[in-house]
Amino acid sequence: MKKLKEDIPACPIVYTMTYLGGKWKPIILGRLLKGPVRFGKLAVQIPDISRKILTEQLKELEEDGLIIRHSYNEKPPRVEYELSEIGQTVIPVLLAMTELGSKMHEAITRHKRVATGA
Amino acid sequence: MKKLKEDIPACPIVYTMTYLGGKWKPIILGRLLKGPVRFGKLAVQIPDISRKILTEQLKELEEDGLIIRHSYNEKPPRVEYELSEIGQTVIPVLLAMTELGSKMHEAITRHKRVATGA
DNA sequence: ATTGGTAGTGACGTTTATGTAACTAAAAGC
DNA sequence: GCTTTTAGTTACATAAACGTCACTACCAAT
Repeated sequence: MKKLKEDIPACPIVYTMTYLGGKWKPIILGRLLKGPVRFGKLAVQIPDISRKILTEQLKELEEDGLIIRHSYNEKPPRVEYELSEIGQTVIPVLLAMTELGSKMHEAITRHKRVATGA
Repeated sequence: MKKLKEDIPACPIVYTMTYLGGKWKPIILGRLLKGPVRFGKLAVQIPDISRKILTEQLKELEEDGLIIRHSYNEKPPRVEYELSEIGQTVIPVLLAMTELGSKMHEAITRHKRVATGA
């Protein structure tokens, strides 16, 4: 999502969205909740993301200071990503979103049944 | 954001994003936290959204069952939007995002100062 | 008859986000 | 010296999201 960044906008929610917006960032961060993960492992755990996009998103998250990239000078290369201290502050949002996801799935399924008369 | 909808995906977070994704939905919902608001008032309170996009986003939120549209049969027209019961379940996410927005703004400002050596 | 106010819609164009396919480097194992 | 492995990059193409501008309908007041 395009950045507004420097100014905190009218609504801090929009500001948050500039960091978490997009299809993949929340799920990537979700994978890092339990500690450092290698690039290749992320790619496997999130099968529908292309490696190119994964690289890009990780780079943005790193530039935004939410994650830390550890590159070990080995061959073949080994690179690990982990939540930074700032990145830890997204955890409550991720948890709330997780909770919401489940509730919505249940509620909206019901809503649809009603709406369609099924 | 494009929908995955029917199946709850590997990560409920992604599922949540299909409902809250995009630049405007969270801020629109944020405006409805305190009760029903008219279309025109939303447009004024969120000055940077075009009325067309506002209409579209409201329609999607309504289709997703998150908000309710009340159209009073008056001339000139009066239309009000409010959070549905399902919509209320986003409140914790909005609050967590609000909190995060403030924390991030402060933290990332500091991060940037460090990163640029200023 | 013209203007003002409300909540839109439709055609069209731009920007942002995401995707695919082909390619690189450098060491290790055969 | 050919292949495998990892973490990428580059060029290119498509899809999704967002935007502008012009327009509608209806009634009331001027």
